[in-house]
Amino acid sequence: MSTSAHSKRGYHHGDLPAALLRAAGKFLEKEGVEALSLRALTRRTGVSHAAPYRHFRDRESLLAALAAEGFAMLGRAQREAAAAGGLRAMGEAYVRFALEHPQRFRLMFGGQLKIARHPALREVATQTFEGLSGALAARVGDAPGARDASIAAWALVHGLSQLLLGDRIAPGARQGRGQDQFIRDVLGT
Amino acid sequence: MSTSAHSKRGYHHGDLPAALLRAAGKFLEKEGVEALSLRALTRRTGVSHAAPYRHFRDRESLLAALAAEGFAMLGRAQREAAAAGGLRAMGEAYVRFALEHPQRFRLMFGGQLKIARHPALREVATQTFEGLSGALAARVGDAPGARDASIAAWALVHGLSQLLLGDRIAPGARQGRGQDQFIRDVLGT
DNA sequence: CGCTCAATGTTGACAAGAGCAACATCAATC
DNA sequence: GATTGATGTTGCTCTTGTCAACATTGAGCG
Repeated sequence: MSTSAHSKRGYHHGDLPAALLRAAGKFLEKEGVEALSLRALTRRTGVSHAAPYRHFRDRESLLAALAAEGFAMLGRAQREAAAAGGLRAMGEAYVRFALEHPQRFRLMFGGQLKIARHPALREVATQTFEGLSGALAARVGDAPGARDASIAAWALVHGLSQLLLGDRIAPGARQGRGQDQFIRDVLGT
Repeated sequence: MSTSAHSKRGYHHGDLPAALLRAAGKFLEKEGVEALSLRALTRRTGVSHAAPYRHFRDRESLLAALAAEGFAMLGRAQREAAAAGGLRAMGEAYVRFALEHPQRFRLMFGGQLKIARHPALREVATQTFEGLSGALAARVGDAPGARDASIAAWALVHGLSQLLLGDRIAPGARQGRGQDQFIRDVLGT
């Protein structure tokens, strides 16, 4: 399947960076960050073990690119939710993103990436967050304390995502509700 | 410095597990989980590279023990705060713990540890959380929705910790307040 | 059309770490 | 005092990240 470049590849690959990122994305969600090795990716991409170094400074840079993709996705999800359903929908979309891409989310917020070392990543992340806080400000106003409330809202949503991902919430707490309904109820408090 | 066992150590160490955990704790906070290698610990402990395997099944088990210590610490901090200042104080203590032991916190909640594989860890963690939700329930009552509110409160506190650790909060948001005051204000909303 | 060169891949190293197995040492017990 | 189970050690193997030297190729220039 997939792009023309795949079948009749000779010495040169055609678009290794994209292929690596695609493979890495799949591997990431299946096995987790710590299991993701560059060499595993080269095997799956049919390329030699040192090839990635032509496109990524080192393993961490590949991870940074992966995280950047993640922020882009999250940003898009947030914009769509904002357009469609307002604040509440944005919160739910945030949590949904985390649950749909647990390992990606972990990579983005887990803290193993030293953001300072990856300007491109810092860029996308900042942009996403500005969009987010912009949307919040537009709906919350500029009263003193509004800023704090925005941060609290974000923290709530983010924390709920983390706890759900980590299976830290006792099964009993859901009290029979579906996951979606549960999330709505908790965020609604 | 240090215990009697240190100076005149012969073939046997005296208390390797404890020594390893101590070294690991220091190393963890200084260099982060991913940089923590068993071999580095053996060097600092003056013991051969395979010695840890007499006491920990593998690297992950050592990390699990480290995390377990963390949950015990957090639990203690929570109990003290509960006794001294109530709900508000507990929240602040939680965030303070995260900021004082960033790497430990990351290890505890970062999700790289498969908790199912480490019963002892699961035990302490569960115990800590039960204490936590017990204290919450005692102060919030049993009204319908109270349970959700507890979870929301926990999520808020946890999320704020994460965001602060990840440097995700724009410097401007603090608006000149000290860190402590800022945390109080955000949790107060 | 044929050459040249920069980009992209490859091969073959090295060092570091996880983990295993075979062997060494010690301390407590009979 | 001999035995033995717990604790350490030595010496591998396998995997991985990373580097350096070399190979191949397509694009642009003459």
